[in-house]
Amino acid sequence: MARNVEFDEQLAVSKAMDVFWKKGYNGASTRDLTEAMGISNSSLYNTIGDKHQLFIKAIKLYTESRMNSATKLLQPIKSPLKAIEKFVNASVYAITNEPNSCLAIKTTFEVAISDEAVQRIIKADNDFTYNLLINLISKAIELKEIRISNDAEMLTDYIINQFTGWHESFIIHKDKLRIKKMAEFLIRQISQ
Amino acid sequence: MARNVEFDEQLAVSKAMDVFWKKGYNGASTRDLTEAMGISNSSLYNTIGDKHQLFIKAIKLYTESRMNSATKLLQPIKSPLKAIEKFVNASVYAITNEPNSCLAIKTTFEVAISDEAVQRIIKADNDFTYNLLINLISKAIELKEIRISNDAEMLTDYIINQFTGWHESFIIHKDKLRIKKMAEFLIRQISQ
DNA sequence: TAAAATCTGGATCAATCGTTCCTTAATTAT
DNA sequence: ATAATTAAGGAACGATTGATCCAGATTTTA
Repeated sequence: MARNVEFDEQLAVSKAMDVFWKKGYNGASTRDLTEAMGISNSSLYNTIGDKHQLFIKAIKLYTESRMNSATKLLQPIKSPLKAIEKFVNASVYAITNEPNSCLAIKTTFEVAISDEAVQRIIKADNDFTYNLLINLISKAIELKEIRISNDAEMLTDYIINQFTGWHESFIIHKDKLRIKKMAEFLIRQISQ
Repeated sequence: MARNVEFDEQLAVSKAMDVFWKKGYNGASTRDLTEAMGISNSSLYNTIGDKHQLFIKAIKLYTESRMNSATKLLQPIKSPLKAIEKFVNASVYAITNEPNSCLAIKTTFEVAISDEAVQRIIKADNDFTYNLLINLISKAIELKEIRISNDAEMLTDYIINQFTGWHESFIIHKDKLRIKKMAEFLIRQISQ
């Protein structure tokens, strides 16, 4: 009984995600966004909503696709410790090859501090990684692959929160080797 | 032969710093800034310059006062390892008590990626802390207070880059204990 | 094929943005 | 005291912001 939406919403949100990733939330204008998405203002407001709702969809897309990648990456690995190593090394690769750093981290520091809805999405992403990792670490402790500490919760926090600083270091120094050395040291520590 | 500047520039920049700290660079308008600074547009543009120049002065003030604090804090401590511990614990205190997180980190992720002048200031701040810490770590290695690694450069990077993730964790979870546990673990590791 | 529904492009909105300008106030050298 | 100079206050600038609206295009149902 009516006309259909012409554009692919998933694709359009993904284009918007790229703009937010590069320019930040406040740095991206609705004109930047609709131009990259290849749609008009009315299509944006009819189908997706306002700038904030678009941002929510963009960071959900970002975090959800990261969760899928992480799950797929670690699925086939038998040894929990090897899986943790793989996760750390995949993070190093992302940190040292992504030209615009990490959208989730940028969003945490620019938006999440003063925006509860955004903070919930960031927290959900963080909790997912936390659960993924604590599962591996608990098993590794059981199997005595990890002996450095029995406190799986602390160890999970400790490992997860390395990556943000490595991102910062790479932004400032653009030196892959520095990141790789820190990662090697971390792995050596938890493997000892 | 002329009228003098009435306002205290240092104080005004410090008020602007608070606004940038809370709202970010793009989130702070010149009206927000001049209102907080208690001056008019013309005073801002005559004496300090445009928004970007004000931001430069604000983050310089932030980083320079942090450098002074750190130097004063660690000056009286004899043992290099104890000084490192003090630095870590002071960072934990700041992370868990500062309502608006860290202006330098927020600036790194919001602005420094795409703004060279800002990036240089952030890098200078980072280099200062790096030099402060590598000095302590090198001495601690010499004195065999630190035995976990002889690579002072890597160890300095490794320690410095913990704090950013701890900030992120505190924004997301607002849980002081989690930060304290990670800090205790880090200190235990480098002291072992 | 006509009518109902809704999507699209783009003009347009008021509000706000960073910045400039103009008038007036203050200060100092002569 | 007067002239010269610069600061301050705030109105105002054009540009851009996020958002709305409307005319026309497209689709579906009857």
